[in-house]
Amino acid sequence: MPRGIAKNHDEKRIALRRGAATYFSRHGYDRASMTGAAQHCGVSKALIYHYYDSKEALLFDILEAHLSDLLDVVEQDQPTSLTDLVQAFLSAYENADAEHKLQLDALATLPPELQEPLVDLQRQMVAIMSRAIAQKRPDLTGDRLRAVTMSVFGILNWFYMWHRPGKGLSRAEYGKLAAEFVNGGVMGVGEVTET
Amino acid sequence: MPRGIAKNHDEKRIALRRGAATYFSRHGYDRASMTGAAQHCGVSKALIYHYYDSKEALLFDILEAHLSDLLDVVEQDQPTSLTDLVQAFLSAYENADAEHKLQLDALATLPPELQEPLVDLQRQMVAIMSRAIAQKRPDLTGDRLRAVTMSVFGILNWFYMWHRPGKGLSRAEYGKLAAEFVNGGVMGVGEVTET
DNA sequence: AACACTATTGACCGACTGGTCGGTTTTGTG
DNA sequence: CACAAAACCGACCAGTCGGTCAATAGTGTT
Repeated sequence: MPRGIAKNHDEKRIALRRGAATYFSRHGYDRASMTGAAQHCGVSKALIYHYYDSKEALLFDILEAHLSDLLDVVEQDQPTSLTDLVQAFLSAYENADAEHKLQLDALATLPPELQEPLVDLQRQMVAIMSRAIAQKRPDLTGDRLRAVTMSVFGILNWFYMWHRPGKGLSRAEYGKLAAEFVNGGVMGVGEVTET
Repeated sequence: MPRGIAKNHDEKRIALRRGAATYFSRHGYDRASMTGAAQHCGVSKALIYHYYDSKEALLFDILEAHLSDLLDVVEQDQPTSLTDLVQAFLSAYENADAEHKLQLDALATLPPELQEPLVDLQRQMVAIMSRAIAQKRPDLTGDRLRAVTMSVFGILNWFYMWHRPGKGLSRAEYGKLAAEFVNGGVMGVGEVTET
């Protein structure tokens, strides 16, 4: 047996994955070319195809790694308060903005059989959030619980769209504010709240 | 002067615009081809280029029309309660899901000079929402007011991502729930909300 | 009826995309 | 050290995309 896989094979794969994620999210997955991604990573396009079978496979790997990490972080905290969970999500996004953005706007372009395992990871996170909400509001169930849960994710997922690092609130400050907003919102649902 | 522009020129343009919006949002703006959009509209690609200079110009027209409509609807209600405003936004999205989705994932692909007027329309809507929030919470200002405002838009903009017509809460039911959530959230910010 | 312009099309083009291939360089192993 | 496979690359390919164009059909005006 003359030569095995290089010991730094995994590190290089990860470097490629992260570089591509940054490039893809910056230009949008569809517009971003493999040639461009390769240049951004400082390698030839052919080399990317040495590590990945296709552009699709590369995207899948990026999203799978991201969602798994996210789920790990969030599962760690469990069971915990809604406040902590909201902040855990927001801080987990830190340093993963590119991957997160990609998840939101490119996951749907994958074929169903590749989407499925990723959507399943998402579902687990939704379930965790749902549970934390139901803990505060046991009367919320079914469609109403789901709607509230999704509203919370709306807040979290929208963050990266308008937040500019270094401008406005810091991440930690926003985390606190978002947690307060979510707590208030969850408690407000179903009550008569007139101005 | 032998012949003017057809009297139904505008209607046809609008039909093309709406058809293309549906097609673009269904397949994603970048992936969607002009050939495909033309087929979806039942015309030739060349005809679209008779009405529009470019794919970009078509996208711009779609977004401009949508955002203008939205702003009109929302300005009409002004000045009004936060509750009414949230519901006004949600009902304004009705029948404009395609355009709305397109706004969220394709606006950024336009060149800056075309983005600018659209972003300006968005800014006006953000300002209206901000004002309604500040009315309930005059102590909220600056970055914190902005963060709360964006959180509210997060809820509204995320709606189309998870809501499936005919499944779960109806639009009106969700409108009520979202308004309650927003009211609770806005009032909750800055308070000590411990579990 | 003759005209001038609009509405509409199929065929076509250059640019660029994801992906492949033949080849060179590098490196772990016997 | 020899050598086989991995790591890496420049050049290339087939297909698709946005966009153009020459030509035809249709229609309001004189």
